[in-house]
Amino acid sequence: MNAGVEWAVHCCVDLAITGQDQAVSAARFAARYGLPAAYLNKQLQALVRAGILTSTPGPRGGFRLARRPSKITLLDVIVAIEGADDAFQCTQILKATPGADPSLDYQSYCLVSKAMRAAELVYRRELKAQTIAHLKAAVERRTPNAPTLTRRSLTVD
Amino acid sequence: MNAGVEWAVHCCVDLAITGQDQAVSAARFAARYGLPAAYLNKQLQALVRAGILTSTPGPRGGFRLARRPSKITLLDVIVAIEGADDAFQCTQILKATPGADPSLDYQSYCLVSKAMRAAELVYRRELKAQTIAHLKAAVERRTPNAPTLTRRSLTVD
DNA sequence: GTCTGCATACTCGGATAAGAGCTGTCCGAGTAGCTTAGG
DNA sequence: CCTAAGCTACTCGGACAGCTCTTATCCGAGTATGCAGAC
Repeated sequence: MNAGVEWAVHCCVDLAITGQDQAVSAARFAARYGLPAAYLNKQLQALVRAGILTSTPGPRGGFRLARRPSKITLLDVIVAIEGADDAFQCTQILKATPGADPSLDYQSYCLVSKAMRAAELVYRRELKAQTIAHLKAAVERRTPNAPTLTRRSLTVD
Repeated sequence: MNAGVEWAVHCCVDLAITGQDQAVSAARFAARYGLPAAYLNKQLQALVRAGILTSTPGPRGGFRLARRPSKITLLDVIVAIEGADDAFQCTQILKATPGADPSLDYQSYCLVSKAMRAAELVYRRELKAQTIAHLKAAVERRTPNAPTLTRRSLTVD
């Protein structure tokens, strides 16, 4: 899995904490986490294309959440970075076997593919149940002063 | 995910069907599925190293299951091909943030990492519950003549 | 007929290239805010 | 003092290389089989 997923999730949680008043630039995030700014910017662009963030150019520009944190799931972020394709790709190798029906869609018929998809389904269900709002709340509960530190390192005033 | 995973699972199911009397060579599997023989052989080697298959060189040689099909899970096969590492790799970027505790293990402390691991856990649990024996039984139940066709294309007599 | 030695063909196994995708970098288009000159 | 034009600096956004990993291929070591010859 891309390293960008980890970065993107952390940035989303941070944006949920800093709020909508100010935008946070990729450079500021990069400084906070010690990451390559241009590459991080590339990852955040993917989130903009996916409709998770909005971007503002120019001074005092940067990124904001495009919708409420409770409406952004971990799966949304992963799909935005990695694409919507399943990890397991059924190439329908059964089609080449003797006695196979060429007109059959083995992507849904093959029992191996079915088992793999079942596993990915529960995986995605778990990720879909976890939102940025949940993560933010869990952080606030466990480390009460973390939001203050986050705002201090990402916002200007 | 590697394409070899799909190949390997199918080969294991086939070996469960053909039984332990005969070994099946990589070339025979490759012919059955229309795959590059040498590369498929490489994947099956990984299964041998993982203790899932045993290999026999020479004429009438090939691969056999190293243990009963009910003792081989889908997760075993995937780990053998892809490695045991989790898909999501926590790089502990929180360690670079102001106010972080350098002595803390953020791989287990970070809530983002925790959520991702929780999702992978249910994924692996699902794959661990599915064995080669289950797949073989499901195939026999749904397509009763499939085992005969499989034996005909993989065994010599 | 039976046994033994040998040549043969077949198998896995590891070492060696080609390609794709992730990672990282650089520069241009556009905008907000500050500066400065004029009224 | 107030206004407005221009300039500067900062932002995203997309285009351009480097590198790792997957994919693919080739050749060598080793073994069971079948054959030929001797007993």
